[in-house]
Amino acid sequence: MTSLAEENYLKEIYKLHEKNGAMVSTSALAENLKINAASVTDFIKKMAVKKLISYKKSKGVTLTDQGRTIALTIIRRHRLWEVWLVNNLGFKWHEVHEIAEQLEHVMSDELIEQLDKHLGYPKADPHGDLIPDAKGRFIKTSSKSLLDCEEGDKVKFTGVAEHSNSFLQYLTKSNIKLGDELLVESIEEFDKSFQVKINRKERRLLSKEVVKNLLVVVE
Amino acid sequence: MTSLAEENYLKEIYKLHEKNGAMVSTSALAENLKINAASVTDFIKKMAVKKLISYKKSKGVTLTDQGRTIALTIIRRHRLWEVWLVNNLGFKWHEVHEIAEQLEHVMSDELIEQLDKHLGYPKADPHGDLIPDAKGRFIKTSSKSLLDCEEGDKVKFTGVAEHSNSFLQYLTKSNIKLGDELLVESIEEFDKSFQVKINRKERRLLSKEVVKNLLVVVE
DNA sequence: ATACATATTTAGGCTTACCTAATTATTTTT
DNA sequence: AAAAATAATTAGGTAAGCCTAAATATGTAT
Repeated sequence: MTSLAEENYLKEIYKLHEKNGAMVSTSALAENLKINAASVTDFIKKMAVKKLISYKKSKGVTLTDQGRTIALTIIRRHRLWEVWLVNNLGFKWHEVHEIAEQLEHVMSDELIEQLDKHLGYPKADPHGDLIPDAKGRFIKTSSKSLLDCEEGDKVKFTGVAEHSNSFLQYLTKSNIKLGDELLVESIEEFDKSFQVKINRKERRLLSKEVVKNLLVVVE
Repeated sequence: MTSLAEENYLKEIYKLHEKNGAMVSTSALAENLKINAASVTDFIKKMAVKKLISYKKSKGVTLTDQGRTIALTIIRRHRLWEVWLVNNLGFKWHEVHEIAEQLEHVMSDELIEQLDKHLGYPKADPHGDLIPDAKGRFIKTSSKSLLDCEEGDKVKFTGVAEHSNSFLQYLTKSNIKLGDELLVESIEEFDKSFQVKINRKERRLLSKEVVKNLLVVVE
């Protein structure tokens, strides 16, 4: 049985590993979980005993197969709930994270499978993040940052690399939504800002900071 | 801020008060929450300090207005989730309690109001228990036990007074559902068993134990 | 290679929510 | 009303998860 705290650690270790690769440091975990580093050291030692992670003293941690499976289960639950909150309850994409953080810890495999079915087996959550299946497998996709595109590229906006409220609300305000077609009209060499045409209609200037966090697939 | 443990105590105190009236004893709470009586004494003292309950040493506890409001909020959440689980996810009425026990602690007023709206503002849960509104108010109804009916009475089955899996599954097996019309054809004086006609079709013999736990309204 | 800065761990504590065993109150039976 | 039974409380403890302060590693710059 994994506790709420363990679930949160596993999820965060998974995320940090995805982002930075290799071992996850005590301080990174502490910062992201908003828990004191000393407490983290303490806790990961116990998790290592339970074989949820493997821990190299002063080096960091990695997930064991068992730990990864649990982490993916939590991520699956979280993303399914987010889909439900947005599609069925009418929440906005920037409003669902905190609620899903709670719902993801509800323990019932049957519930999650029924929810998945009810939602029509969605492949991604409202931010474009992929939803692992019940066995923890992802479908593969080939999205990349819009920043890696060139002038003339025509792509589809499929996800965000930054989940902050302010970024999500900026996109909403700018009327940029998942699924939109983006045509890179020009790139300003000086500041890497992008001039894009959205859905063949509106033209918009996006800063490098914004462009970096838009994930796209080539059409 | 009320903790998960406090929410469970408040809910249980509310339920026991509904059932037995007056003060709720330490032992009743201990038994129903499956917590040692000594721990209960300890905990209710702290809850009394927080003004969630009023506590008379060795006598028992009652809810304060604040405590009752919170208890009703939890009960509201629980019952709304049960409606969702049955109506939208396809669970059976005997399968939803444990899941709702977890979902009821998810903290977001906005979530519950959206859920209520999504469900079409239901008045009762799948067992016929009334759902308090956001302010903790119930609509009034005049249901009574079928045991208090007489031969010739025609009533509607609107709720159960017993929520055990075995009772709920017995009713399912006997094809007796909320909303059914029950006609009391005869009552056996010796054992108070009832011969009833269901929806003007099937005739069935119900033991006193069953009859006692069927809640009905006179049509 | 040494000194400094940063990251990590160790040691000692705290709070919440539980427990058991012993004691004291209350209720029931005789 | 006293004895016996039951219920409630007190006292002392535990585990999970957190904390701060101090000690020790590790990494970086000179």
